[in-house]
Amino acid sequence: MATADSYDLDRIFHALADPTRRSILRQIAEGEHSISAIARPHDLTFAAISKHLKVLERARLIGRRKDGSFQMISLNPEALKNADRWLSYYQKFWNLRLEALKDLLERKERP
Amino acid sequence: MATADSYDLDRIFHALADPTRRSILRQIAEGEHSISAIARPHDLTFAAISKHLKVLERARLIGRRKDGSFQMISLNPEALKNADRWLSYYQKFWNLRLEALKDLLERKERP
DNA sequence: TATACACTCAACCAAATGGTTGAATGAAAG
DNA sequence: CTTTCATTCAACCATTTGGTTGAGTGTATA
Repeated sequence: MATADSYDLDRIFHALADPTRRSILRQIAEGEHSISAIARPHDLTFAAISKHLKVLERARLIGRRKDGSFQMISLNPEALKNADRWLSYYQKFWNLRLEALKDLLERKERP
Repeated sequence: MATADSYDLDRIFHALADPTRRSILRQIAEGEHSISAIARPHDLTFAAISKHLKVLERARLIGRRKDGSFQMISLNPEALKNADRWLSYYQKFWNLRLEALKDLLERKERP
């Protein structure tokens, strides 16, 4: 399984840093959507949505499939896994923090 | 425990989308560093590092403490936990994918 | 007290981002 | 074959980003 290089992470995290794009991901997590179906709930022009999809595609977060005059967009969770893998390095830190906090609270209750 | 709103996630993911900033986070994960210590291994001006730190601070990924003429920067892993919490929604998707792949491979081996 | 050190601020710059409009392309339906 | 629907492209625009330089502000130290 190939690990993401720094440039991949740049594109993945950049793609996730926009609320419209995160909203699109939630939408297609439920299943394939055409581009017009994706655009419908968003108050943006078609062209704007098209650009957002390109950003998501560049980060390999989505895939496309042609179906007649439609394009069906689907989630590609592999790329998200790369973001998760990067974050996992830091999990120990927030876990330590929480444990330290827990200790502190317990010490307060029975000193 | 307060959950991150959309605007928080914008700032967190944006902060993570830059290799210099991710490198700074790795550095201070090992312990507090002064700003000059952070700057040393990076081939950038002091002012540039100062700006990156401001981006990380805005995302609440780091904290500052004054120590004489130094400023000590430390990791604040809570914010990262918010990114992780957002991603966790998608974990089921990549897990499903991997299981489907595993199934496929196993079926190949013993058809 | 003068001088070095550790930064921050302001001004500037080029490139990228996120949006728009309007024209262009390509498939499907009348 | 014309029209309509689904989408992209090109041009444009304002704002943000990531960097620079050079001056300014504290805090130590000789």
